[in-house]
Amino acid sequence: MQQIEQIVASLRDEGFRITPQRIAIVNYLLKTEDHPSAELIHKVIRKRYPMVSLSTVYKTLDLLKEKKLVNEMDVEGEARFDAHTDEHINIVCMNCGKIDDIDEDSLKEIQVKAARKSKYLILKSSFELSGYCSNCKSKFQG
Amino acid sequence: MQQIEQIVASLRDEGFRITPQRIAIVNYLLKTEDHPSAELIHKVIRKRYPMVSLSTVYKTLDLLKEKKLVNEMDVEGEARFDAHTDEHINIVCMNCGKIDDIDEDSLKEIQVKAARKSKYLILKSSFELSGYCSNCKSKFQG
DNA sequence: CACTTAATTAGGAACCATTCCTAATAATAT
DNA sequence: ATATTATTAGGAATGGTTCCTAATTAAGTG
Repeated sequence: MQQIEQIVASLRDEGFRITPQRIAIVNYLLKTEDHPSAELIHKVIRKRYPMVSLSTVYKTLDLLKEKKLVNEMDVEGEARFDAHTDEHINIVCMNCGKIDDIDEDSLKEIQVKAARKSKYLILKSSFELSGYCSNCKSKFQG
Repeated sequence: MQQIEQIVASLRDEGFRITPQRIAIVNYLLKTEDHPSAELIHKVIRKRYPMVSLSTVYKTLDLLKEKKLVNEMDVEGEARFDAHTDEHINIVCMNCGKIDDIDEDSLKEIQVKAARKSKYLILKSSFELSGYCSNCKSKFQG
């Protein structure tokens, strides 16, 4: 997990401006256990900074994605964001929408194997499972 | 790989009507090596059946997804469909858009491990890599 | 500190894949 | 052949995301 200071410093080093909007968004992403959508990020940030626009949230997320400081995943046509950028599995509850992270060492190996077999230069990976979480699954098993 | 006759029979058994639109869409998905979008499917089907509507394509795809006869994946906010429903890795070229399938036995194991760790009941999985294919990667390596 | 300038932002319009709606059509059972 | 009811065509509506532009402001300079 990166620290806010490191991220700010590296952005500044690359010539990006450090704005309160950017700091607020990065801070929220670093602290939350959720995998929030752009809209949720916007809603949360607005409580403290009511002037922040949704388009700024999207722009900031684009920047952070490009710098590999956040991952983007897709849940039912909506993008969700995660500052946990190590390779891991995202597991989504199809009932309550919760998303858990699962660390799994073998993902790296699989990626290497896939690169070899396919001859692709691999730049991004996404491992996603979905189903019902322990709380919800009882409702669907009688 | 399923045969069209099996699919038609199983749909009929479950009380679904067999329409030319459904046959055409299933046939195309079974034959193509591509991972077409709904719009591409629509375009292709229309060459032979000009009356088929895009909403019918979407509805048929929903049905096929529900029956686990096709998989859906997401590429840059657009759904792509694949009649290859065994567990496999999809690898997407970020330059030319090509998608290759890679078989990888260990995916099953990973899924079992993830289910155990997370206590989720897992119903769907998606393993996606992206980067540049062998044709395109030279352009991005100087 | 005041000034400059160019990146960033707010706000809203535009976009576009997908879903929704409804009257017309056609697959199937009788 | 007829009746029933699932399915379809076509287009409108939806909603997440992107785009556009004038206003703002971070950061460099003297």
